[in-house]
Amino acid sequence: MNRLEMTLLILREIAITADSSRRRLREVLPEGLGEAQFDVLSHLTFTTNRNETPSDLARNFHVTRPAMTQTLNRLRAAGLIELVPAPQDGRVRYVRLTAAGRARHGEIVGVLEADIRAVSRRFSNADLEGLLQQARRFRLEMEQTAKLDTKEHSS
Amino acid sequence: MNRLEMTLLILREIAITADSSRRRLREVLPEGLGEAQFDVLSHLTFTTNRNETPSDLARNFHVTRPAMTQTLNRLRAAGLIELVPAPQDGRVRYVRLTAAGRARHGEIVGVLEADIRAVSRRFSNADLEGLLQQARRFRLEMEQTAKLDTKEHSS
DNA sequence: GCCATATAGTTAATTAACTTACCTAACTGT
DNA sequence: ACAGTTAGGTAAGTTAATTAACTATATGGC
Repeated sequence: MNRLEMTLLILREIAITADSSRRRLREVLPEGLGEAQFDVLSHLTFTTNRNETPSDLARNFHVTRPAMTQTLNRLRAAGLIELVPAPQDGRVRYVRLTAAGRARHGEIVGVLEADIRAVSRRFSNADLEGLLQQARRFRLEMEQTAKLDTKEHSS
Repeated sequence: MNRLEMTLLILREIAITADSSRRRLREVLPEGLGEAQFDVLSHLTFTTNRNETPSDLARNFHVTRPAMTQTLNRLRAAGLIELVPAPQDGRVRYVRLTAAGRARHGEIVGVLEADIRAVSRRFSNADLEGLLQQARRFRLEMEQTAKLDTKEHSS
């Protein structure tokens, strides 16, 4: 088996795993909270930057600004985030988690934690460290390649 | 960093990588051919079983049968697959790639191959083997856990 | 042989999460 | 001061899913 074939198989495993965890998330999400919204909630929970704008989030998630507008609208309608005006720049709004948003995220993560813990128990500390390191390296190389492609595309 | 945290980070890397490769696929797909359709095309290309039914495919991809009907309809409208009646059972149809379907898939994979090769070049043979093995193991443990959850759910 | 039930496939309506095209308001550099 | 850029949003359309309900065929027990 050559390197190309192995890389293809790695990508397949990654796709299946991502899909599987996505499916599990969907089972757990409460009525009215979509995946995209949960992703933003997670990001806001784990991010220390209090001054992220809708545009920042759109870039971060690789979606267009209207897509992020829609996601944020739903989160705001549910009372899980709020948009506060930026003092220096009249165009900009900062996205802030509300207490309800933080709580809601915590509930969902609480349910998922049991599953993740069950998986983690099957692996040694060293195996997890190795997999994390290699997976991260693989991801970075992918993104690097994608970046080159994008530049080619724009030329 | 404990095992739970590492597992979370691994899942994050996997999600980002899958998303990244998905995005690249979308760039490459020709007008009128969607992701779901490409996935089915790939499956049919790499599968030796000539007698797969729409239901089989729906199960395999973890989607409902109507979802698969829609995907197959589009592929059939594009002339990339055909549905042939099963001789023994008047209800079932077998899904078959057409020559055009095989060709179309080949073109797309041809474009993607350059990218995958670029990534694969950054890794040693041993690293790829290690990553593949660990990623597969991780996936299998995930699916096992998901299966247990499903059983709990149905009780 | 006949019926209850299950299975394969489909149709119709709805939804989430995107996209592109376009618009307005506000900032910025020369 | 005004041309161009940036932040944000609206409108309309697409893809890939879902659930509910329907038709047609097969099958197992009596």
